[in-house]
Amino acid sequence: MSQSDEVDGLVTAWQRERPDLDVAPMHVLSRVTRLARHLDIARREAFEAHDLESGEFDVLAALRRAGAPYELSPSALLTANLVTSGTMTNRIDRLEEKNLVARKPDPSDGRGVLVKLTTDGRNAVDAALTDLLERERILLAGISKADRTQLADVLRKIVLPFDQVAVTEFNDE
Amino acid sequence: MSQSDEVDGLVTAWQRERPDLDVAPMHVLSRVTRLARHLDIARREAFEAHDLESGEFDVLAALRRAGAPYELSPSALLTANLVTSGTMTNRIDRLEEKNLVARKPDPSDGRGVLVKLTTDGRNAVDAALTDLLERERILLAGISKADRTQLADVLRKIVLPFDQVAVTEFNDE
DNA sequence: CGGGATAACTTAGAAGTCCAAGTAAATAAA
DNA sequence: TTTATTTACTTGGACTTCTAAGTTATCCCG
Repeated sequence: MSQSDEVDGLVTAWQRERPDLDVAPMHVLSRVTRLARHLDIARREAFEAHDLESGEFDVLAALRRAGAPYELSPSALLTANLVTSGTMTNRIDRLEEKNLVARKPDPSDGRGVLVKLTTDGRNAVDAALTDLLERERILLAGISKADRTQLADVLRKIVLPFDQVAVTEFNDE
Repeated sequence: MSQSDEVDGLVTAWQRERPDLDVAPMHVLSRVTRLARHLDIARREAFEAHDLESGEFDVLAALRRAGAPYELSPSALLTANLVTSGTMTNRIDRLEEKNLVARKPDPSDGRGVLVKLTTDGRNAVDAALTDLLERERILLAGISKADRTQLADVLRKIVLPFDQVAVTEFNDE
């Protein structure tokens, strides 16, 4: 028999207090929320050594993933990161302050800006990602390959509708 | 063959840019983070109708789960909610302002305070929970019973070490 | 039974995010 | 061509959280 966690206790308490409700979804979704919180802490810890905030890493990572020449517009960055434009301006400001990215005018659009990873920025994001993956590996250490695959597959099924909404909206624009 | 989601694209991009790294953990953990974000939005939407912030709901929910007489100390609330003491003071202030909870001195400890759910508070949290569960049910609608159980079981395995650390620390105090 | 360590909050200040409004450039329409 | 609309980003103000320090009250030990 497997051990019970805090969510089991939570569900039990709700069942006692609200026997009229079906609280079964909590077994999945409360655990997702809790795991996400722990993961968030692990991310912060991994990035701290590189003097990066979580949000700053996300920006650098999007640029790094884009491949050479590591340039994206603020608009592209904010849709990739699911934050507002004001937030993205602030993040780029901070990263520019640290010399991890540089702004330059978009040659093809006078309103636009291109954000480019500096050499320092690329080194920082590469090092931070290595650390992050190391911690993520530890988090999943006790889980079998089969379980991981199954987990990823079911999570994909749950998340897919959201991604498709996003794509649809994008195509409609 | 199942459709691919945004995380599949993310992993592919990383593999192309960093072929030296094993980015497999992302298949699980990036999806957890993304699902948690969508879930967070669903929570906000569900609570909006009841004029509650997410954090405020969490406080009311902890009191409600505790059962009659729906009283807990701020300390108990902050460990249940994983927030700092300053944050809890603010949340209780706001909830008191809305007449959803009331502070009273702890008769058994002159330093302490007890936070008690008012009738309004109990009604609010009960209604908000009903709405939240409805939305959570929709999120999981496409997932079979077997998959949900499997998902909950694997997530429990991942989260359990964290809970046990917490319990251990608690017992050591 | 004092006095130092602890514990339970509260307060103050800094940081990050969001929403909404503002500026500037490009596009479309008349 | 000139005026209106849309797009791209920045700015300003409100809000929530956290960290750190402050205030009482309790506990523990000599």
